[in-house]
Amino acid sequence: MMTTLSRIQGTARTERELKKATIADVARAADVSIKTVSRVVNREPNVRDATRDRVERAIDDLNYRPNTYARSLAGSRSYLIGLLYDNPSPSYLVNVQGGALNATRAASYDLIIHPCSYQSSKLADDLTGTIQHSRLDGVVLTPPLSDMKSVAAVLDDLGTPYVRIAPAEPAPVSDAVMTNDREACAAMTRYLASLGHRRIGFVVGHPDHGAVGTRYTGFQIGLEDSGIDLDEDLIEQGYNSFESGVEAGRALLAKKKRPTAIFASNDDMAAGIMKVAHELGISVPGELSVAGFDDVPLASYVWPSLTTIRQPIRAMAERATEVLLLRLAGRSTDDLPRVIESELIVRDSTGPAPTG
Amino acid sequence: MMTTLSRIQGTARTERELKKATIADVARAADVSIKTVSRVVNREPNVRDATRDRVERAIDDLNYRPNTYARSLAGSRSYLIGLLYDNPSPSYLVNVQGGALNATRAASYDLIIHPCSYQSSKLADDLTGTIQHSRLDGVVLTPPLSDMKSVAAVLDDLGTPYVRIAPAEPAPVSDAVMTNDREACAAMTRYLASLGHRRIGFVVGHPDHGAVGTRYTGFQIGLEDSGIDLDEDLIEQGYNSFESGVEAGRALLAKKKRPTAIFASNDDMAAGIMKVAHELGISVPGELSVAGFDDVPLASYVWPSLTTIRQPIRAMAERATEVLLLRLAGRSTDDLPRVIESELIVRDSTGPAPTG
DNA sequence: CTGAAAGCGCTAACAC
DNA sequence: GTGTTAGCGCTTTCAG
Repeated sequence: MMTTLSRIQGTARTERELKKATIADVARAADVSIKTVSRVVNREPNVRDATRDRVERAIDDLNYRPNTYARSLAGSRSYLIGLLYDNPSPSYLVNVQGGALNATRAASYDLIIHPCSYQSSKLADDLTGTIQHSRLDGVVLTPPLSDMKSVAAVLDDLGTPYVRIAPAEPAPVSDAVMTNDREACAAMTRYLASLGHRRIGFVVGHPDHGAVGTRYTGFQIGLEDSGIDLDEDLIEQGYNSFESGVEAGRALLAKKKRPTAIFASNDDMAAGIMKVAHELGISVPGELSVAGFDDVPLASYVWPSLTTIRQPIRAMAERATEVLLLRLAGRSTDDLPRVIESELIVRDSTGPAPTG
Repeated sequence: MMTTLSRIQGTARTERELKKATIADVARAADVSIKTVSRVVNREPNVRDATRDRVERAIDDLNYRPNTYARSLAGSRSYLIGLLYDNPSPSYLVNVQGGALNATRAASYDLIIHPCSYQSSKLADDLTGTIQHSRLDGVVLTPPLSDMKSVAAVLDDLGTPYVRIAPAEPAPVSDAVMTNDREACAAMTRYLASLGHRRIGFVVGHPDHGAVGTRYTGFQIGLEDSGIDLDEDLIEQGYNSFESGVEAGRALLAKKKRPTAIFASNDDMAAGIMKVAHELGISVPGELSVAGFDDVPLASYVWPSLTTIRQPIRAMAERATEVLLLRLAGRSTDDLPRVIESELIVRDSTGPAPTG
């Protein structure tokens, strides 16, 4: 029945639109000049209310939609925002895209997604090419791109406005939206300590992902808050991947005096550690507590489900894109907070430290 | 040093391009008319080789890039392909996007991603609006959209060419790219039977995802091939989500005579079943073998790692987009195969049927 | 094989 | 407040 309905609607619409309405058609129908229509469409001031109403009615009647290409050609804008990323985590990506799309849709902008390789020697050319080809009005940068000076340099040279998501440190020149990783990690660490854990292992994230350094710092603060000395022997370098979590887990769990809890800088690595624990017959959380960061879907799917920190990626991406759009429109962005808080999620992978 | 390099390049380029080269600049430099430049750019015939060379050199020298908007305005095309989806699986999405992007990039097209709600009553208007707003030249449909007659109707009315990924059945009118789900599922079923399993449970996928029906059919064929009667008591309806897998798992594992193996129509549901097994203290694969479909990253991350079927989503999406692009260019697509095969991946979640 | 001219639909100055 | 007039950079006729 839906089929029938939409077919009928579709047909009716097609007849009216076969020749799509242009600004001239609207002007004629409303008995004004095209410039006035343009003013109404672009929400410019200096149009009498009565006139505006008349134009809007004509727009509705004719189902008029401004032609983006004519607009881009005549004006300076393309109504296109680029989302640049090199992030292998599907759920991260989907959330970033979702947030960015929320913002672009609201502003009638389109989003161009551009995966790229941050280690490529041709990155600069790649970005330049994309931005020029698609005439992007602005771009949103995600980690690790948001930490790269070379990327910022390209954008600055091109004069392309950009906003960064979760850079290691707030930029002096450009805008950035972040979360409170440090505090959240300190809180997680204190939570583990409150369960009686003293030997807490930590898996550092990928060194190229700046915000990750912040997480390690947060861990250190949490230890200090809990009166625990940092034991460097319990720190492993990871690379954000599940596999690197497996490796870190093997190293940590092979220690003569192994940790009773391990906090990994992201969920994928935490999942790797849990898998090693299972293989070694170490019960979680009975003998080992495990915690992650991000709250990706995987965190709920593994057994036992993972205690983690929910990072508001989607909201951060939406906010970042809003800020960019507002800046493009020449409007103030001062009342939009740049920090969106992460949240501790306690599930089943953490428990009291084993006694003895 | 990368920073320095790109800054230098960027600066050098900026000076040349501050005023971007237009087709007229190229024409002047090559001492031909703009029409000839246009012919070269668009690979039209009827240009003398010498002339073509001269124009191409001028294009290089000036680093000329056709302005997409002028092109779209003057011509009929937008050089934009839409990717329509309503699929909650991040890894599915990322693969589809990656495949589509491979194809669009190669053809200098841009990709517009458009998540939408297939159950929305305003879906038709949503799609119409998007296609008209962005002037999409064509769209790629993923499940469950690829199975919806109402969606096809909208596109037909709009005259927008489209290609479908993994529809339940090959369309009569439109193109589609598929995999051999049925055969792959039959093979998986035979594999389980070959391990000695006789009581094999099956979790059917979401009824709105047509290809899923095919998977159930494949399971039935596999049973028949192995001389096992279908036991409807061991069939549960799932909805593709992890949670629905948990429910199906609870139902199946609560049976007085529970199955010794369960084959789920996708990995997320299989992971749900494994989690239930863990909670119930049922060892996998010792007492229960579990198999999935898709080979999402999760399949490797759970413990024990999941036996599954690798679906070539990325390749399918790339192929589908290629077909669409070729059709837009008016070229033949006959030599591009429409079926890309799935592959059985045996991991640790399946083993010999328990004896007795 | 190549070129000249006429728009595509809109925005941006300026008029009035 | 509102209208006029040029283009934006390209593709498309249609001539040669």
